[in-house]
Amino acid sequence: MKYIIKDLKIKGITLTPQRMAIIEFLKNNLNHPTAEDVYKALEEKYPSMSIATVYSTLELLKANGYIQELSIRKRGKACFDFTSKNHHHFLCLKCDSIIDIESECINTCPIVKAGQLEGCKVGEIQAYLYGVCSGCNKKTIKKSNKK
Amino acid sequence: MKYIIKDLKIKGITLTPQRMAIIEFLKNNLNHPTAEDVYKALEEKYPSMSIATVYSTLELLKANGYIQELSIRKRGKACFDFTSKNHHHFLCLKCDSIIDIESECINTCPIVKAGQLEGCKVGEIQAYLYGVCSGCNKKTIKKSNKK
DNA sequence: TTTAGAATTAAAATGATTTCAAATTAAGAA
DNA sequence: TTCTTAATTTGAAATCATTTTAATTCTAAA
Ligand SMILES: [Mn+2]
Ligand SMILES: [Mn+2]
Ligand SMILES: [Zn+2]
Ligand SMILES: [Zn+2]
Repeated sequence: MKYIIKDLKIKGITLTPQRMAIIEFLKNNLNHPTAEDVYKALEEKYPSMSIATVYSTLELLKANGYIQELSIRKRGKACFDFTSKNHHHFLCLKCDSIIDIESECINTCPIVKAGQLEGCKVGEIQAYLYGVCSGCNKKTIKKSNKK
Repeated sequence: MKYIIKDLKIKGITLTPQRMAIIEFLKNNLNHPTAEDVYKALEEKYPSMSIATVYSTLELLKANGYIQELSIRKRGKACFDFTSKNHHHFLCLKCDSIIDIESECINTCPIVKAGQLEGCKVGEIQAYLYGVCSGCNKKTIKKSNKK
């Protein structure tokens, strides 16, 4: 899984400094960054980097199966997940944080696998849960106590 | 469920002709229309209707729990589902059609319900599957046979 | 070292959605 | 009814994320 660099070379994909930096950042930031997050994190170290490069590199990594793109935010920005393990996501509607959920329930769902979708090829599966995280819940309780 | 009109009146929400038309359209079009779909469908009958009204009405209906907004298209438009039954969705990446999947697997998933997400309040759940629908698969087979 | 193709850049363009201020309409009071 | 006020609608402009463009720079292979 960390052989992505070697892997990309084998595939004949040019490893530019920008691409290396973006991959390195994604490796160390598994908290579902947006394209803008990546751009801002790298702009001091690589002041000339363009947001267009970030988008095109994310697209490249996605197309080659190294990252997943999540559309969990209903209208906001897309975010990215540098991980191979299959998991779900929870979005806190108060603080906008995303929490990983490890679960196989979708992949093993008998109805999805069998009954419906005959003749369909299912590739990617994303499950998004929405609500209020424990941290935000605690804050709400504190506030209501004060009143 | 069809008492939405009465329901909205009770809530004190004004029932304008535009809102009535949009609700009526959504009722009869359960194929996950986008805001633009709604707008285009109504523009001959209501030539003065603005797309801003469509968006604001969809927002109103969503906020009051009558419709669901889906972000299944990774970058494209949002689409809407006038239904109360909990179900999943499949998006064909070739023809852009959306198929309903009836399944309870997410809601009953023990890991989601128990293990993780302690202290979190989970409201909405959306599961999105991506792939190629049976119709598009057949077309692909035909093409490869011709060669 | 040369060179051709690929990648990067900054800026402009795009597309979906939201905001805005002015005009219209709904609904309750008189 | 008519008046009044607040809510809604409208069309246009603004916003925001993402993509495209064309010029420049870089990469890698000869
Ligand atoms: Mn994740
Ligand atoms: Mn549906
Ligand atoms: Zn939170
Ligand atoms: Zn299809």
